[in-house]
Amino acid sequence: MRNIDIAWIFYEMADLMEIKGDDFFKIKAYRSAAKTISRLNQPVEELVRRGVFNKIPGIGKAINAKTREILETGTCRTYQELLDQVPRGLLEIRSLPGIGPKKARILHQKLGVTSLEELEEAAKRRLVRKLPGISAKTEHEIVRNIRSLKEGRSQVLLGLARELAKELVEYLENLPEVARAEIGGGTRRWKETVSDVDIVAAADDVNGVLDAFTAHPRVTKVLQRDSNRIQVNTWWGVPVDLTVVTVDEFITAWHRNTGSRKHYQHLSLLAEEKGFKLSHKQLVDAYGRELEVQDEEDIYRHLGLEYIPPELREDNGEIEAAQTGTLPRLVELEDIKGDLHVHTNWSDAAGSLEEMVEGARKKGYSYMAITDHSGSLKIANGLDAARLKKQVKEIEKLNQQFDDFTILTGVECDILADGSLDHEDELLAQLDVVIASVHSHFQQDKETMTNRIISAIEHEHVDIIGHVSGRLLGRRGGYELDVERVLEAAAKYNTVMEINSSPDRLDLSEENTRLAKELGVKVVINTDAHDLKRLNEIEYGVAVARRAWLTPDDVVNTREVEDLLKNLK
DNA sequence: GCCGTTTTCGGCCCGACTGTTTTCAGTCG
Repeated sequence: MRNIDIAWIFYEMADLMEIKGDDFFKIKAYRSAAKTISRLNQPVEELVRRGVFNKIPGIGKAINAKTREILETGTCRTYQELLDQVPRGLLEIRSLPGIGPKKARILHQKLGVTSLEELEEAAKRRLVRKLPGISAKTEHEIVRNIRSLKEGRSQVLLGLARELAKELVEYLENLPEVARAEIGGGTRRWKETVSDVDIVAAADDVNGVLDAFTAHPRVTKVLQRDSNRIQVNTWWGVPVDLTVVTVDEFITAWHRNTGSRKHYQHLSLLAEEKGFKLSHKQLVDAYGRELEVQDEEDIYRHLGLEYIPPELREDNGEIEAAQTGTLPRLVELEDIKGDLHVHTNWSDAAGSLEEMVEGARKKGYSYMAITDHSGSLKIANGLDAARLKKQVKEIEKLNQQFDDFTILTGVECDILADGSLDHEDELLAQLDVVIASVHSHFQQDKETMTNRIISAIEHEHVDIIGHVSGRLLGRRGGYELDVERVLEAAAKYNTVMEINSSPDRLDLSEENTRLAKELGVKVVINTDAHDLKRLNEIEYGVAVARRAWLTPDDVVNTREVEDLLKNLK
């Protein structure tokens, strides 16, 4: 059991107990334990073995015992009992906007619905509006939300897709009959969401590999099996598509599998114009000779092109640029010198100041900004002026320990409803990095929200605008916002726009990042990490930047600290 | 459920909005 699997069970138990109507604080205890477990750096199994697991704050007798039970049996009795009492479908109903635990329970008790389908049916028969606290208007909303949920359900977030893909590829690589296995498709191109996970493997014994693959514990169902390809369903409902080819065909097959379809079609056309023929099996020249393909670079080289990295393969002009040798030198993970958006346990994160700094140093960064929440964000234990000043002092002290690393002082300051900031100007002026973000009043109209954010952009001490659209992928779209006006203002006032790397945000989106570059806006790639592990999510933000054709010069945190500070206000 | 050199019981939990309401419960970030 991985930590995330254990945490998942506790999260689900909390959700089930909530619908059941259990004690608020008990539910809270389960959620906090789940959160703690998901943020641990070491496997729970090892911590249990060393006898230190139950010493972790928030892990008491009961959760410790259940964790041990889960480690041994893969589940626990209380969890199974909860599942017997509360139909799992209610969790989906509960996830509809405006439906909380109480309404989910009433819907179940009064109408007997146990799934989204049954609820939709009941709503169509106008039974839902008869319930207390639910009007005809809400009933319509329910139907609308169920429909949009069903449409969105087919999309998988990149973070989940990559995690699953990496695990499966590693499994395949360890099979003796597999010579090579790689992630393909949109997951390899780092698309923000994908319809499935594509994997390509090279092996002679195709059937042996397909059999072994179906035996993997993450595989829940075989959807379709052909001679060299299998489609399965896995945990969390993510479909996976595995293609097995011979070693000789691997590169051409992997290249085609990676796509995108439009990129590949364009390349094939280009090949035809030269009299070549590109297929998933080989590349043949005008004389019918098979050209040597050792890696993907060879394919592009034979076609007279610069190598095109997977992130650019969308037929957005990359082939034309590769023909003329004008592809940009894309920003890379190694270019990033520091993270400018990091939280600590001073507000709502898991790690201490020292731990986060150590994590950043281990990543090879030369600086990091500590940017905890500001006071009005009560739920995140935001820092008021006094605590922020105290933190600044602490950082100054800690900074003296290092001569090769700089901790920058900072804040993620709330942009209040009227566009003003949550700290006094005088205090903001003393900080190295001021990020301004929206965390409240999401329902303002487009004009108000746009002006609100522009007020922050114009502010003399605001260096960066955090996660500008406010979207949470798969959960909520952003608020109403005129992004173009916002970016124009950012260009004018020299305010940097953040690419928030969190896989459920990716905000700036790829599209908005492109627009930012067009308008001459500088960008920073940040993690917004709330624990050590999530410092690694920087790769997702780098991927967004790459897909938007950004070079190191477009990204301020590719610079050394002195140069960086010159580029901030 | 977790926590505790003031407590082994009684705290833990914030503020705003929204919709359905005649005074507020439920939801959300």
